[in-house]
Amino acid sequence: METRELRYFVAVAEELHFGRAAQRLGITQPPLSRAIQQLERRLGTALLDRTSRTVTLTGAGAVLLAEGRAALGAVDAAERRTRRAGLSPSGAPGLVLVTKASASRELLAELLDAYAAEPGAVPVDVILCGPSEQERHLREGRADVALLHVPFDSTDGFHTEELGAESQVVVLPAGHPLSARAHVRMADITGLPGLPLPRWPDPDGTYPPGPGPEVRDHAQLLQLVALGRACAVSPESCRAQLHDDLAAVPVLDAPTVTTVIAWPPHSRLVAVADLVRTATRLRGVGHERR
Amino acid sequence: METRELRYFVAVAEELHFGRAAQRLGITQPPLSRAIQQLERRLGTALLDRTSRTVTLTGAGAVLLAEGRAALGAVDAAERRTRRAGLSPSGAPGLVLVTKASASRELLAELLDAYAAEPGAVPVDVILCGPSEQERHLREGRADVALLHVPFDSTDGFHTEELGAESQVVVLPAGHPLSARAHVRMADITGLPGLPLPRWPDPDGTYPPGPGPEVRDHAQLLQLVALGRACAVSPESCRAQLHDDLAAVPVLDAPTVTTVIAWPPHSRLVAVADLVRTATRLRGVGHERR
DNA sequence: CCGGATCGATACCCGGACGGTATCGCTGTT
DNA sequence: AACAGCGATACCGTCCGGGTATCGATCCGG
Repeated sequence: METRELRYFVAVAEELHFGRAAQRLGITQPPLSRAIQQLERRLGTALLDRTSRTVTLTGAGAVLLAEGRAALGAVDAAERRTRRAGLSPSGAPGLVLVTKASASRELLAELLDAYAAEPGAVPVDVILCGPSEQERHLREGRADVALLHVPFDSTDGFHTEELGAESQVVVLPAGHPLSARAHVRMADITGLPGLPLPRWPDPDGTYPPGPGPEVRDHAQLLQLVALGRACAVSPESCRAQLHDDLAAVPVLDAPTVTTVIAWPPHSRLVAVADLVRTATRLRGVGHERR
Repeated sequence: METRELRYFVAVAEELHFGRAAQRLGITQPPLSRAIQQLERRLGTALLDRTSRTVTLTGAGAVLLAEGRAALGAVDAAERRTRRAGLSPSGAPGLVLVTKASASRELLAELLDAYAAEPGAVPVDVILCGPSEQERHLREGRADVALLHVPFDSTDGFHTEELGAESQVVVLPAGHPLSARAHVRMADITGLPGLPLPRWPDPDGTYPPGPGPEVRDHAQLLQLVALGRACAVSPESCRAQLHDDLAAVPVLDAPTVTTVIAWPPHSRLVAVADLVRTATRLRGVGHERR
């Protein structure tokens, strides 16, 4: 199976419309129809049910859509990582680390400093992005290593090392009645009148239905809390980023957030191994301090 | 990047010889040379250093070899899983489960029975293979789910659920002096005169150097032990498979072996989810019994 | 030091695959 | 019933991938 065929199929499967898919692919509709037919013939199975009005996925088509997306991601990753490796002729390509914009600045700075002091350290570029984009960056080869936050992020398909755990706090407008409390429970803050929990985008960029404002990043979220339009449950390290118009109260029964360092399983880059080793050493130190 | 180019490159990178690679690919050498040149031009980086006598990988080439193998595996997996999904027009393709031939027969039988009793269960084919082949089966789409044994098998890149843990025993010829002991330690059995630990193949099929006979599967291993040519450290469940010409003695400080059920992260098959749910339910029951 | 062997690169040719235009046939709509 | 929307089919040109022949460089035996 060629990646071209896969790209074509994924486009049609996502659009469920040959014309639009062809437009998206920058070709015309007839070759696209033929390519899909040929793919079906070679796989020996129907992928799409098409009447002259509608196109729907068959069971096999749904499988190929899921698997094909993953496969295309892997091919793109191979290409990107190879390009990046080729840029530095020294054979020591710089690392790209991706993490949330809202992540603990302290941990990251500590890690980067410690790694930079290692013998054989290479330059590290940092990408900051919204939640649920890190995985994609890692999977598609735009990044070599990520700091993820379990259980918010999924570590599916990556190697991980746990770096630290922290409990969570609820972030409230400074004057809110609950802000005087020493601690609260989840039941105290779900369904607070006028202060719903926000909705985060799904990996595909759409928002689940429900009450609460849509947010893309942590800064937006804090803005909304300050405006009295939402409340937020966040790892306690976010306290460092709060102004005095916001208050944070520990939530006793919120799930513990674990920061992990994650990297793709095929990575043979020594720099990744070095960075992970540095991170796990820091973890030991950090634990003693806490 | 097209899969054809990737296959070509991987072949050359593995053979480090254009002629042999071309032969393996079923084409002649000139188009292969051109294809690699074109790939290098498009990626903007050299992948191979070639004199007219030798071919070696560049740094970027090594990256592309590792990443490209993974990507090709993902494409093959997509194709195989789609084919399999298409075979059963009911939309309920049978599951393929892969495990070691030496795995606990009891656990597997229990799992298959329990799953078969579920509503909506589909037929399950079982593949038994040697160690370190399961991963490949799962990664390349020949199987949907696997029973792996940590730390022998790697769970890199898969979803897993822990199913049970067991300690290990050393398997010895029945008459051996140590076989009378109630338990031993690793130090007692490494370097036993005439009874070395065997060597298992690496994932690429080659054997690490060192003393000890080469073995491919558990049956071979037990045969060698019975012949007095080796000893073996195995999970205690293997006792069920021992004849009276073999003795098993608990090893106090051998690593605990954990049986996990593993499946690829993109799997959206309900049957996989059902099977995993059945397995974790069984685990609960099993724990109570132990 | 020379001639042959080995191996990758180049030159050139051919066939097929891929993409484009025009058109058909079916279906749901007004 | 006429029309519009959509996928399939027919047909054609072009470019790309593969084949054969050959070159140029390097290593090796005598």
